[in-house]
Amino acid sequence: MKQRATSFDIAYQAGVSQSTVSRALRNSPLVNEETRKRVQAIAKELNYKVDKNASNLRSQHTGTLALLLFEDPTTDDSLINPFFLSMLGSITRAAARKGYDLLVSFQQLSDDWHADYEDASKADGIILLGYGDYVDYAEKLKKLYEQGTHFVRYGSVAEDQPGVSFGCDNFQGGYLATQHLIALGRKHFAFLGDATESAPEFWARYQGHCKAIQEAGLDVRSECQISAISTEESGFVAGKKLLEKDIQIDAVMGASDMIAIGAMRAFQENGLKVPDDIAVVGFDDIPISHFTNPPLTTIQQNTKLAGEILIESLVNLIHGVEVKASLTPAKLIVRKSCGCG
Amino acid sequence: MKQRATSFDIAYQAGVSQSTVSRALRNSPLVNEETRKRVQAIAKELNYKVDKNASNLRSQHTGTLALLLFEDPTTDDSLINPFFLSMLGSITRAAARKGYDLLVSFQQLSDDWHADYEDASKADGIILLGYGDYVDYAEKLKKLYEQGTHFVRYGSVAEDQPGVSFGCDNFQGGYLATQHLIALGRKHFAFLGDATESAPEFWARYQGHCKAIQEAGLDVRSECQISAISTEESGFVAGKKLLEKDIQIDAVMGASDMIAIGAMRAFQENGLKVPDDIAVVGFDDIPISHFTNPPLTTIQQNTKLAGEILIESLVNLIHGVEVKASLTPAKLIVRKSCGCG
DNA sequence: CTGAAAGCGCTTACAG
DNA sequence: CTGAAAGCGCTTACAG
Repeated sequence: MKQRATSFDIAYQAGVSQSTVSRALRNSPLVNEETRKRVQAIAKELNYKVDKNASNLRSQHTGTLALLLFEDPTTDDSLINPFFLSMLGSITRAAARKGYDLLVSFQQLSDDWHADYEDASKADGIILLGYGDYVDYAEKLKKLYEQGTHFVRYGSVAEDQPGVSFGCDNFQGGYLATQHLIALGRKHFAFLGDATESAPEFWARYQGHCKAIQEAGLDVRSECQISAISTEESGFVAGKKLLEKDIQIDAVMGASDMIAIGAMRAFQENGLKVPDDIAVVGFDDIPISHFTNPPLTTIQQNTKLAGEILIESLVNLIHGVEVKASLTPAKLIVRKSCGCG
Repeated sequence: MKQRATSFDIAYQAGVSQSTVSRALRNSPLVNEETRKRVQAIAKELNYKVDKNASNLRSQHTGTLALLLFEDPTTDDSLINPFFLSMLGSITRAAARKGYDLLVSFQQLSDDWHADYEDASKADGIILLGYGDYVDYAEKLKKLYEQGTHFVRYGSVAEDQPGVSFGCDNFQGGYLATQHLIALGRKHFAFLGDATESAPEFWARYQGHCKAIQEAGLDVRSECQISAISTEESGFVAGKKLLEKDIQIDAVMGASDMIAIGAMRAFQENGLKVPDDIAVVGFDDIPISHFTNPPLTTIQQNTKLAGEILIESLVNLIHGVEVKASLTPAKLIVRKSCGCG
């Protein structure tokens, strides 16, 4: 392997000082047009690339952003929540467009991640992605915030959270989905998914769900909310539990697509027809929901927009620009699982 | 934001030299047990983290690996090939286990990526991931290799490729899938997917497919191989084209799951029943294939194993250990789209 | 517009 | 086992 060229090599060849090389390479207006061209030509010829470690060390910033992806502790080793994967894609793209590199790391909620990334000066800022808002998590957020770490997160958006949060309008999503069911004549609802403060996104979806039911003059039956985390298996189990209760149900909202898909399997295994006997809506619009049987009507989170907002806000934060939390709109995607399309 | 502590701060508090601090923190055997404990305690208290830029600059390695994900140029902006996403997950995990960070970057084949990552000393090595093996790509590989860059790639494994490649045993996969169709009594085959040298993975799958047909004493009909890239839409179009040919077909192999899924849609739209009228197999075992209607029988690429091998090999390469190309086995996953399961 | 010099925060010979 | 010193390759005041 050939030795890499340094700015001194270029300086020598160009007959200028190393400082001038450094300036020329970064298109400093201070440097003579002609000198700059000459220097850049030589740099290209020598296949020179600035040493990021050196430049970062000196200038005290890194040009990279860290994405910390928290996984639900119960998630099996091989399967990452498909929704995160799609966020990951859009975040990576948005970061690239802004000229930042992206360091990706999967974290277990239990890890002592504690600002490791920015502290280790590996990143200028951090993006936090992950369901839930466990007590533990909130505490760490606070610590991050107090340390002055630049970070944004995607998930639930609440008043009292430290730092800047973005998320889908979960309440609106739950409301829209349920309104859709109501418009199709459904009357007896169930909601599958945790509706507690440790799962604030699901909770907001549930609130929207309840509001739509109440507005329609129908009853919210608390026994029809059954806990589940965002996996197919958990949705399946919740679906079974619902059936065991033996109460009248003609429409089910899953707190996520994975839950809805699992529930559909439970219903179909029990001989129920979706949507004829029971309508099902999901939430997320993961790619799989196109292909389920029947295709799943769901609420889309605009991951592309979210990725862009996240990156843009984080970059602003890094540059000292103030940034406010915001919600991206939820959009109903009508397919077949509710009986209309 | 508080100023970060440096090794000098620790040295001062511990009453030792900065060199000793550096050694103690890295668990050097040279340093006294007691001194080490004291230094580490102080470091912890000060919430000290080594500055990676400084340590990397000095020691000339980075502790990070770069994953360059090449996208099919035709792929729409919002949808990343689900198979890559799953590789990404497993690679990230494997890298973390080895103590490396992962820098992720999506590349267009047209970009001048040209070793930017290692050259910019952002990474100790590079993982290349992406379908296809375009002429352009091969040339860049060669350049990387000549520069002494450490890299591994996942995809097709061929003799004449520069660098070390890993991949699924695509030939075996095509063979197994087709054997399965034959065992179920199918006799009239088609293959959907590019079978050219610019898509060597698909090509190998096609070869395996043909071999199984020939071994069964059946005919390979060249008009039954129809080009498609790995998207649902392309598979749909290829499926339509196949039907237009109006030749007898009772079994179709898609070169990838996305192609197979698109083809199923084409068949079903034309009133054909899958698997009764026409059996369909895919390749990849992406999560979606569980949920299609009918669920897709397919060939699984072991992404978890592949991610581990990729990382392990790259780390070995970085440490000067020789590494050989290898194939991970293909595994038939029987679901319903072939009429048995 | 350019150059000489300092220094970012570490690691690692070198000397003891 | 420990310390003083050099130096990784840049960027950036400072001086001209």
